[in-house]
Amino acid sequence: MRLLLIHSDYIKYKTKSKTKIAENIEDKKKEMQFQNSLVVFTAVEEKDEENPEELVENAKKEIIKVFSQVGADNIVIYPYAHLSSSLSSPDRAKNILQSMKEILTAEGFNVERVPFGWYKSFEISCKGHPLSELSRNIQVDRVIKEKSEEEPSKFHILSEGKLYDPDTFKYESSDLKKLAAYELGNLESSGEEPPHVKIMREKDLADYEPAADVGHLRWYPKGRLIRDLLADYVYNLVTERGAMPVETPIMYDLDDDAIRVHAEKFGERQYRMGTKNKKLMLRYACCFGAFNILSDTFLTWKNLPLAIYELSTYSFRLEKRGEVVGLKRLRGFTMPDMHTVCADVEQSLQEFDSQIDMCAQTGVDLEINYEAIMRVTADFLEENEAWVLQSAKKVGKPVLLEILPKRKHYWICKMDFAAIDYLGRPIENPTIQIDVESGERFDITYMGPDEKELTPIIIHCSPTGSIERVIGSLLENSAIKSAEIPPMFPVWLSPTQIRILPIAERHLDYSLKLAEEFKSKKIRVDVDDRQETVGKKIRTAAGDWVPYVLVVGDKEMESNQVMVNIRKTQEKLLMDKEDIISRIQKESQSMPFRGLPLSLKLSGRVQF
RNA sequence: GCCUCAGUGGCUCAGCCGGUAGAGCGAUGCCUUGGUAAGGCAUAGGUCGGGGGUUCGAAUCCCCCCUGAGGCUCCA
Repeated sequence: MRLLLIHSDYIKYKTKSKTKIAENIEDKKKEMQFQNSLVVFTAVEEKDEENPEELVENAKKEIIKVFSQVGADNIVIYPYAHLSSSLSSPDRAKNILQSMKEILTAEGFNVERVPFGWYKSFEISCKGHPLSELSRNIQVDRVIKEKSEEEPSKFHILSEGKLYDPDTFKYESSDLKKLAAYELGNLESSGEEPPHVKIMREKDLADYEPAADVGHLRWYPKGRLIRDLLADYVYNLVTERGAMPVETPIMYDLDDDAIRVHAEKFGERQYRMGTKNKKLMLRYACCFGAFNILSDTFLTWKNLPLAIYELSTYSFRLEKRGEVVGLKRLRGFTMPDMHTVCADVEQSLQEFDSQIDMCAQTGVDLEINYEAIMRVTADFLEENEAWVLQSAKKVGKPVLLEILPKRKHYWICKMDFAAIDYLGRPIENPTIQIDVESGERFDITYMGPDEKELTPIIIHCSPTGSIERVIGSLLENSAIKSAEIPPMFPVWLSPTQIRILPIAERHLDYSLKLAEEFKSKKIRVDVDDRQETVGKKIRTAAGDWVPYVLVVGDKEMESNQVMVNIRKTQEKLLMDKEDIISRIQKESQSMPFRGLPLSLKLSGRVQF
């Protein structure tokens, strides 16, 4: 907020005509005059909207300070937009100016507020003494959360329906032990860079985009392919369970009350933007669009549970700069987000159970080990203890249980699944949350069996977590396992599934024919037609993590068999073409397929 | 955002108590037509992250900024 304070002998003003944003005023306010007044020309700025109460309080103190120094009789608050180039919305400005008047009046001052939104003529006589002209920039000090006042959560390990102390529990899974150590703040850090950052660049998957903001990536064809396959995978997974795909905008109007309240809970981490007349935020999840669809849809109890799904390409979070790293924490990311409307808590618990199964399945399909944390409020646990114990069992191994003494957020129960990275730190992937606030806030209702309007419970679920984190986890996994087995993607995600290496130029035509055959069987295949030695080509294929490498020479051209290097097992086998096709088909069974978005011949490729 | 460290050809790095840049990989060309993790020779490619300063002279010393990494803090 910008203030220009003038100690005046008199000020008089006269309203001329209304602007679009003019407030309605009584006739006597159309023309007024004040003697010996401190005139406070005021511009309310955009950033002032974040914490208006404290702002008004700070402005009050400053005005009183000047007022008492100059010895005026009146305070005149005069809206004056020209003091700032980034103004708040007119509505909010009016409210803030009115609050200033009220709070100063309550302190016993004579305060007048000049009408807002009118073209006015005014005449002022400045006293001209040293303190008669002052400007002030009123700011709100960042509110520091009194963390110590909050009662801390309690952590347990929940195994076979019994609670154990995480410090003394005998862990079978070292990953769970690491997760517990991290959550309890006992993890000592090694100070290294997570290996996936280097790998994502080396493998031409993705890189930082220097011309964007920090934490926004460019994706190269291989990375894009993996993203698309993962997107297809989640799409199939949720639509098979009955979720309906939708797509919603990436930006929302902050003048919408529900949006603003929901957004304010997220605090500093939003991207804000605007047009001439609107202040907008970029979405940090699909909630806004999903809730507005659900709010505008007529639902009855027979429809429930009902799920809509969106892949948010992109969601935006203004994460702190020092925290943005690789694929693990980004400012622009892709999140599969499903919202399920449930009639009541009971139905939400049934649905939650089935979503646990779905999330656990993604760990199997993606070949990532997840460890689970169940987080509940104390009240929720008390009312649903049997359910909590039974649901935790569905994970199939011990889980970490956090009990929050009070509900802090919109959820009463959530389950997070985390992969553990090379450095032993969790990457939070799938999540399920029971939301008891948003139904009401976004005016989502359904008609109950007795024709009464009811407010549902909503479950948020991301079956895999962000696509970028999934890829990050896969790369971390490969780094962890690389001591024992050669690093690679699951076959269905491998950009190249089969690479054919012709030994000499005379084997090229046959190799290309072979490639066409594989291609027609929905296998991603390429041919290393470069003028290099077999040794060199083998090395390149290994660097590209190709799961099956076929060497084609004179012998192969005379038979139906090919010499296959199998990356996973390090075997070198003579196989029939049909066998290798069925082997890959079996490994990729029921997983999505997309063709190779790169030239078939390696000689035609570019390096990114 | 704060603290610490770093930024040199497309990539990985050397040079850094000042004397105006060097290697390997990759790329390109030629030779080699090869049977399982780098065949040989040659060539091109850098205003040393950006700006300012000190100096006869700065990749090298000083200041500011940008970018990256780690830590702190945070993750509804």
